[in-house]
Amino acid sequence: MELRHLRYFVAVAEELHFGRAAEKLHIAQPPLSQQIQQLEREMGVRLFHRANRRVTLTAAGQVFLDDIRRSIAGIEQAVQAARRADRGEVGTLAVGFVASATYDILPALLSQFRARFPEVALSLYELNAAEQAQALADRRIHVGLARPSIEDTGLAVETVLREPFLAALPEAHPLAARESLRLAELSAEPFILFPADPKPSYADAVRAVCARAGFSPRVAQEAREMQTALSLIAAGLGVTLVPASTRNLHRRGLVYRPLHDADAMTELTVAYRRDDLSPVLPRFLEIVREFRL
Amino acid sequence: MELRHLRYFVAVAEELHFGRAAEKLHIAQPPLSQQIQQLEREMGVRLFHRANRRVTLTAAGQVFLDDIRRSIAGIEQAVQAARRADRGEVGTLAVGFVASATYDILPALLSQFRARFPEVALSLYELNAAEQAQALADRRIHVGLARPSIEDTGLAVETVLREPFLAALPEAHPLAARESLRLAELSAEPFILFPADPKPSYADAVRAVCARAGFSPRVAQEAREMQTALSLIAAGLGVTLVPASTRNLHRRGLVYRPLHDADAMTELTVAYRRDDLSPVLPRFLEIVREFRL
DNA sequence: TAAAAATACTCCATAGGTATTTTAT
DNA sequence: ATAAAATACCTATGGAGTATTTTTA
Repeated sequence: MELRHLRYFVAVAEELHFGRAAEKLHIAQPPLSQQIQQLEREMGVRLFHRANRRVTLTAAGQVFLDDIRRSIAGIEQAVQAARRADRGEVGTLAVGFVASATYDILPALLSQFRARFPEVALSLYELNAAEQAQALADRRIHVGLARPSIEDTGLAVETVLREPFLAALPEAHPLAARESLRLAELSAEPFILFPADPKPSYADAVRAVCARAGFSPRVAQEAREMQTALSLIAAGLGVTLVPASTRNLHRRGLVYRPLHDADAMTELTVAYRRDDLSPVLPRFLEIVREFRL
Repeated sequence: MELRHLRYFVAVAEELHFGRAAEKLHIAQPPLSQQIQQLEREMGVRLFHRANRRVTLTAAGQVFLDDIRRSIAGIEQAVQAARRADRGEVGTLAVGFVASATYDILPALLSQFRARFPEVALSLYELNAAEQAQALADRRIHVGLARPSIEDTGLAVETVLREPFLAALPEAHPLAARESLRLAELSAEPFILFPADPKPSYADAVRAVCARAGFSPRVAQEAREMQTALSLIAAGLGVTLVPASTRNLHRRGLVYRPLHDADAMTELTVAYRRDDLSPVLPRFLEIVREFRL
């Protein structure tokens, strides 16, 4: 049995006339009769009454018609679904991101993606850079958004956003009175930093820019969460550097001040496996690149 | 696109190896590769990654596989359903019956049919013989169970059951004291009869057996419903003749007595259109004939 | 080097065409 | 007599076979 038989059956069932059905199918009438006979023989069931010079469906034919129409429609839909999946319009995408991406770019990025590809199911995981590298290797996530770029052959890394560092200061701090300041002016301040341990860490990036400004920050306190760090700073326990997009995170007793240092920049990067074949990935990267412009 | 393509696709998707899939399909590997390529070309979608010396499904292929498995199963089920319909095991059957069939044969017949063909939807209509004739002609019912046989070329009529008439008497009636009686003994009694009007009527059958016993029944009262008739008799207003199967219908103040008259018989018949092509009809008649034995 | 898919080509089975017959009104 | 499906027979497309090449681990 082939789809041909089923398509021909439906045509005859619709026309109830072999001649007209053949015409509609762009074939001659005899081969149509033959194919229907072949189908009936294979099924062991008469599908049409051919009596009284008129063709009618048998009870079995009626039942078969209903079912087969559905099946044929199902196949057509399956083809459409596969095409959509191929274009990356349906499917799943698992995204890892660091907390600092949460305050600005990530919500905008995801809402744009959702709007453009509503049939893609996004799975979101807050992971630090090291965890993202592992999750990418394990294929648990397709893309990772992290601040210190993940280094790995096999992974492609693109810059999403380059933004300046800001100094986060207690409102009561003397430097808070200034419009802007030089990073070196913070050299004597106690720093609230994040754990340096899971290897490519945000703390490393902060240390790097400080080093370029000629000092090594003195760590007064470590905080795992950005929220915690900001609370400590608002309480006057120290200062830190945050990406400019964190500016959206207002907190009483806390101010952000731009730095004169042109090279005090931080990069948010997107990483993905070079061998990732998910058709959704290029769609996501397209949108990421639009944000970079 | 033909079912062949889909079957081949499923085989390759299951084996993830063209050689083994071809073996399973009892064809050589090259034509299998060709058919899959042809399918991919027609769909405009890559279904398999053929890299790294191993075959894997693309995202689109994964989606397609799920859908197509369902569609193929749907076609197989459609064939099964058509075969069952052809054997009369699924479908619908509309049955007309007279009230007097209700007391004995009809429940047994229907429960037997239901047990044997649970997937046939039965539609039941209580209709008198004249209404059944019309309903058969209008194709509103497939079979009619009636007591006076319906006469009509185009209709086949078979006897379901030949049963004796019984006399239905008030308990207080002198003849009720007897074990049995001759029909002629009722010649002077007032009769409760049913309307003679819709032409082939039960009343006609009663008049006919009375005529053979040498008298014409005097009608004291007409009743449309058997139940009403029996109530009137129990109240002492008259007597009547009922089919033996009505014996199951007990009522205070009412007794049934057999008749000596060997020819005081009534027939329940089944009528159906000779040109009825419903595969369910023969299944129903089979069971009717089992009851006749 | 070996395993596996793709390509090249050959062949024949069969879908589809034309001509005709059968059937029923 | 006519309309419509079935049958008979022929043609040629394309599915499947064999042999070979390409590819990559």
